[in-house]
Amino acid sequence: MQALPETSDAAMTRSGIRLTPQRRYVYEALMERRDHPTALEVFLRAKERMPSISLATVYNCLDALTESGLVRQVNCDRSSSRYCPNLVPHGHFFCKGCGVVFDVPVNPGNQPAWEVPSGADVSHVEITLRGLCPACAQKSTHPTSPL
Amino acid sequence: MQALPETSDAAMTRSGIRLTPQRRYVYEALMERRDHPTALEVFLRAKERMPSISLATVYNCLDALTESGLVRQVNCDRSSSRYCPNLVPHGHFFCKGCGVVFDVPVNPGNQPAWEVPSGADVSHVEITLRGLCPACAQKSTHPTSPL
DNA sequence: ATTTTGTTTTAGAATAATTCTTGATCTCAA
DNA sequence: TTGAGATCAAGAATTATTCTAAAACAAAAT
Repeated sequence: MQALPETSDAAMTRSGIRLTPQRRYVYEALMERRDHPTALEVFLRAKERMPSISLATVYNCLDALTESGLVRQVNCDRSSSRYCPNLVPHGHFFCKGCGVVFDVPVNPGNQPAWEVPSGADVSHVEITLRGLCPACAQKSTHPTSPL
Repeated sequence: MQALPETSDAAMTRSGIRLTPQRRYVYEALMERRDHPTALEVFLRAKERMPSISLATVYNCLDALTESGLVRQVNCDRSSSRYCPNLVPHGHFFCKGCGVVFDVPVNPGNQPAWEVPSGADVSHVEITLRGLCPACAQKSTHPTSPL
């Protein structure tokens, strides 16, 4: 009987990285709202709880969390990296209109097949969709009604 | 009867962007070796034919070509963007060992592989693989033999 | 308990890639 | 030919990120 949501402490302890207050706040900033904040946004959130934390430390912590596998770094084109604590395999959708990012479940069985040269060792697959989110798509098909 | 490879001029004219010598050299730098050069590498190649060209112009040209759809910009994590003139839909493989990038043919499956919220308008899908290319994979499984 | 050793944090400097600015040049159409 | 707008070059500026060095901290070994 242990399906209770894991605490950030437990997650970090399990992952093997040293538990520090800074890392805890950074991780919680990511877990509290499961959107896809940039390092700067994480910094601002962590600062609310620990005003002395520095941006460099947030970058350090995010790196440590990413390395240890507790967090995924998500990139789209060359805009700031975003961070995602959802560890279930999934893709990401980036809205060109409002910039929102959301997780996209992938059906493992239905994936398109890709052919890598024999001998290549694929360790990571990333699926990135771009387009308009429902809200922005609607706006663009309903231009200002010419009354 | 026109399956002959299209000239860069023809491609640009068709795409609707204005044909300038700089754009021509940039495009040819991409077509002559179909690897995945960075803007800097394109700059160096274009410079061989037009020593006066500037890096800023190469960036401008690559943007224009990308916008007009003649070229694709390809990103991996936060390393320099790379450019790819292969317009057939495909994914990209990035080798963590030697940094080589190559195209990966993708056979679209017949089942939807991902689920976007209804109303979202997906305009672009990108598939990125990371791992070790055959050469690097072999090196890493054959560590220095302890004689 | 104290020293040692290694890790983490911080602030600020440094870097790298890219974008922006400005004035000059070019191109096309009237 | 003469504008109007697009493009170019050079260098400055911006942005995100990484690096550096010193201080603080933590765990292990004495």
